[in-house]
Amino acid sequence: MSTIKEVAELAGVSVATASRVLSGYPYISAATRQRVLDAVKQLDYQPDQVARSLRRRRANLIGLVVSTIENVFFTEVAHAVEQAARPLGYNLIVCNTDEDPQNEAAYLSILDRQLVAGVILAPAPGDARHLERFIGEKLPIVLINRRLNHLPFPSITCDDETAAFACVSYLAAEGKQRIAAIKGLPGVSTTEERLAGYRRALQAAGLPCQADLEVEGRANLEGGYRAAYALMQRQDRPDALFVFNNVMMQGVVIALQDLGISWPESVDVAGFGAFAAARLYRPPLTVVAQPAHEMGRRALAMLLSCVEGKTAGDAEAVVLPNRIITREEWQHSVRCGSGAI
Amino acid sequence: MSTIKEVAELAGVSVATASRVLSGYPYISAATRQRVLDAVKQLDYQPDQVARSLRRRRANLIGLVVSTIENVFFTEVAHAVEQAARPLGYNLIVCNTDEDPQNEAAYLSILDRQLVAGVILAPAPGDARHLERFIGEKLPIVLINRRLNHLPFPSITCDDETAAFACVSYLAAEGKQRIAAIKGLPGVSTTEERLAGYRRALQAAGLPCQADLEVEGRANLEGGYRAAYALMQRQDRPDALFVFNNVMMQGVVIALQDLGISWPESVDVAGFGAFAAARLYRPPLTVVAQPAHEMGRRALAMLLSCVEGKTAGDAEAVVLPNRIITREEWQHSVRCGSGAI
DNA sequence: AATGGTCTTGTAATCGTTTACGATTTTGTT
DNA sequence: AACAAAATCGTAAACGATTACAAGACCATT
Repeated sequence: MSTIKEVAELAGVSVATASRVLSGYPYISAATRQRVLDAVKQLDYQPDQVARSLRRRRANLIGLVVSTIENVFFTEVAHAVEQAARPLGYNLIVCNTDEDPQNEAAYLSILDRQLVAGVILAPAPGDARHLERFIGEKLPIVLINRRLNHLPFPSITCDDETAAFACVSYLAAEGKQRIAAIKGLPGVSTTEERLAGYRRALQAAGLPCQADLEVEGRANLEGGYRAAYALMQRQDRPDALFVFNNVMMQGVVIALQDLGISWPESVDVAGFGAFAAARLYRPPLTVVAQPAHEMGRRALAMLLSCVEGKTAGDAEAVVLPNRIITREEWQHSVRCGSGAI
Repeated sequence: MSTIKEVAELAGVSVATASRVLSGYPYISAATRQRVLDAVKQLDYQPDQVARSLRRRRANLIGLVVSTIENVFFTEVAHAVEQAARPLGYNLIVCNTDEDPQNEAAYLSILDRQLVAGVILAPAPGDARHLERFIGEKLPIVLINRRLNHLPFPSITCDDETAAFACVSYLAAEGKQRIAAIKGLPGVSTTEERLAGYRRALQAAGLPCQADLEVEGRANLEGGYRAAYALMQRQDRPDALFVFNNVMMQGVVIALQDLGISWPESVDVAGFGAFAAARLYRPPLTVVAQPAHEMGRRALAMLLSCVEGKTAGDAEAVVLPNRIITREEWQHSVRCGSGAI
């Protein structure tokens, strides 16, 4: 691994001049520039990113802090961010908080010290005070998927209220009367919005909001499984389930399969789900598929505009529409055969 | 963000002494040590990792280069590596090559320049010559999931030959006669081993190996879908499918659902699959679940022993057993209810 | 006292890069 | 020809940490 000093020696110039050629400084004679570039090629020189970071006080790294790395939604976000970042010369550090604000605080301070250019953050629930020190600071943060109510970070989210309204309205239009909600983690904006959409849809359909039909599931496979299992064992069991989260959705479906309960007749299910997994549900279910790739791309673009200081820092909040695939649309795609994938 | 210089000034010592206190150098008087530690606490000093990396020529970073970030197998590996690395003070950079050796070469050289302590690599298929320059070099590399035949890197893989043999033997024991193979990417060790196990099982069962029953699927959902769809449209269609990859497995199941073909009667399916998704298949299927978490942990341990120079570099190749869950075991777990998750 | 060893601490070089500052040369204008 | 402005390039100081080397203090042994 050769250094800029060797390049400078080979080209017969000072390291300063060599550095200037590489960084596109204009006042360099054509002959000098050529000699430096030749030396670079001959030595296969590539700048040391660590030394550059030390001097510039900034690295070509983007941090992506997710709350659950095994959730396919965040994997898709990571993929999208990485694909968009690579051609721009940025690399990605993915960190996983497991929904724990303490891990989140630790990771952010590590990333800050590691001098990443910026962070895309899916915040953990609960106490977010540790984020206050980053407001308006040199480390830009863009929130993804979840918003934080009182902290003015830019954010990319989805219109989950509308999507939840549409899902629950679909269930109501099917004649379902007792539509239960299997809620996500309390204390995060997505859960609150989905809950608001659920309640608004019930009201619009003239159905009562019943507290006993709202249950909280831990946002993992087992949480969805247990919540659905318990709900369906009740005497006065619901005739529809609205599920807040793609991982829980799988658990719910497995629970119904285990219980031998068929849908949509005995009970219908709708909710947030991962597109690929939703293809497996038979009969199909109405699901909300979040535009993970687009969210990732938009978050990166927003972050880089902060990094390059183009924005006035007015904490833009972008809200994207969700994609809703109803059972009927799934069935149509099945009829079309292999083109559906 | 305070520096060691400020700590030294506040404590009334030189930066060298302050640094020595922090790095556990023994010959420091108790009084001096205490003053430095007090200053550290008072200023909330945390060392600058970039400067430390520059000087030490090594960072507290591990690179994980995966071939498909959206494959849940690699997500689980990433989770395991990260969980194991965090308490040891290492962080993880995840990069995604999309099965392209050129991307792989680019990322490795970036990581090398970024001064990661080591890399865990799931190599892309095809030309691996760009890896030769890392053999025995200062950047340790541990392979995961796939081996490279002629390059002596340490590796963590699974006994896929045995697992494939077991799966196909299961299908044969059910009386299936025309067992097709939906193969993975050519040119990777996993595909070759799974193919060898498939063929050995056919021979052991007294069945012929037929070239027209071995088809190649691109290792994604659509690849599995198309391969199964095409196979099942043949006049002389197979009565069983052995699938090489968890993502293709989902595509296969979706294709059978779309075609209205029931299993295990009309056709039975077995193969490599993700544990969580496999819970959704009804009726259940016999699947091989790779021990992704253990593989990640072992790979990290192996990598760190290289980093810390404890191993003589004799390129250990660890082969772990796979976990095979037969249809009967799934059905038993269903009978046990919610305990199954 | 003189010698030698062990503690304790500071000075300064170093990692590879960027960049402020200044010196020198070239070009343009009157 | 004189002068200003622009172009070109080198010197050296950063960035924040680690560490080789050396020097002084302290102690024990002769």
